[in-house]
Amino acid sequence: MAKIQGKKNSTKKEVIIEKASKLFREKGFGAASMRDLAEHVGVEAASLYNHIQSKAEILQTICFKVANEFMTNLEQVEASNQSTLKKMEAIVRLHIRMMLDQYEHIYIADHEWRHLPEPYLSNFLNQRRSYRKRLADIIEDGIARGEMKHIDPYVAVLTILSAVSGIDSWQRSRKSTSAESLETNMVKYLIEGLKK
Amino acid sequence: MAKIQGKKNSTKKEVIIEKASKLFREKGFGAASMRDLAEHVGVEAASLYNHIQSKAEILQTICFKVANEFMTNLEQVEASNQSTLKKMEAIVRLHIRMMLDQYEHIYIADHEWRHLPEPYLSNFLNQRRSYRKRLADIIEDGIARGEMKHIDPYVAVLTILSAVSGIDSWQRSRKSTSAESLETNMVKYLIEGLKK
DNA sequence: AAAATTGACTAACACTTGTTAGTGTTTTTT
DNA sequence: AAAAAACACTAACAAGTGTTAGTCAATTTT
Repeated sequence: MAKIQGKKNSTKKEVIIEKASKLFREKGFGAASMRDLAEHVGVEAASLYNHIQSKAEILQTICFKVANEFMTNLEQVEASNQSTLKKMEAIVRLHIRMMLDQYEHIYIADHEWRHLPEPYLSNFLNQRRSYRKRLADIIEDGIARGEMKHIDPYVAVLTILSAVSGIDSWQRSRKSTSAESLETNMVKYLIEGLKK
Repeated sequence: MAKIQGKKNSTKKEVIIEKASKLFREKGFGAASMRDLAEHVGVEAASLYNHIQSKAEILQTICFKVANEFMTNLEQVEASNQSTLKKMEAIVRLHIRMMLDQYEHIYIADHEWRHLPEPYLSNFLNQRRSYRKRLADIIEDGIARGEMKHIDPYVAVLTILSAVSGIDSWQRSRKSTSAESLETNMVKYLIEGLKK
């Protein structure tokens, strides 16, 4: 069997996905070509197919990896014994951190999921809907307990998720704002805004 | 000279841009083809070039139309004699409304600007940076006057713009939330969160 | 009515797309 | 050392890309 290649402990498949992430983000899934990708990997286009099955498979891998990561975390938070405000804070912090240190993947899951082929597309959207619903439930719970101000839970979730997923567009122009400062300020704004 | 065609008082060029907006949003600029567009317009692909100069020109038209609209509004707000909080509220409301009733265009200006050819790309990004800077200045002013809580103005701007620009992804799954309710709740969250 | 312009059409261009087949070399397993 | 698996290569495919050229009918301007 073939083993590990490329730098570090990464399979060639992992290298491909890593390079593809960058490319998909820069050019968009549709505009990024396999020959383009191959060049960045340092191989001919046809050789990619010794490691992957299709261009779409790369997208699937990225999107569901991200989705699963968020889902797993949500389950942990739901099972924990914190106040609803602390729960939301934990979620917001995770989103910000993931956005900062692996925003290539997250950007793609956020913006390029349209190009997923069925049935993956439906599957992905279901997971997404479910995730949002469960976040809204947490906020609804928080309102019922009197911890949060009276606000439409869905609107709050939309606001939070959108705000966080927009970090990337900021990144480049504001490297001066440190990651810590960004997280602190964003949490302050988004969580304080929920408090009663 | 040729006149008005299509329904309403719209030039065929306007019809093309309208159809293209929808297509670009659904499939992405790269994945939407001119033959695809032509079919939606009800014409052969080559005939499109009697009205436009290139595929990229359509994107330019859309992006700069949106950018100018926001810029114009910002100038009016800046020139007005309102408190900084009211200024921000006016801006947020405009963003939400534009998002709700012409989100095809705004979505494209938000997500497909990467495909603009130079020098339009640089031009667009400059306008964008300038817009954000001026919003941050308003908030900075608000903090200095003691109207707003102490928060990094850039982070606040990022949060607000990202939150608002994410409305579209919500639209389809939550038509039940009326436009008014959405606006009310979002303003409540985003503006109250700024207050001291 | 004549002239000019508009705007649709067909055909074609040069090129890029994702992907498969087949071959040969290197590396791993037996 | 022999057998097997992994993997990079070249060549090619069918289909799709944006766009141009050239033609002709309809409409508008003179």
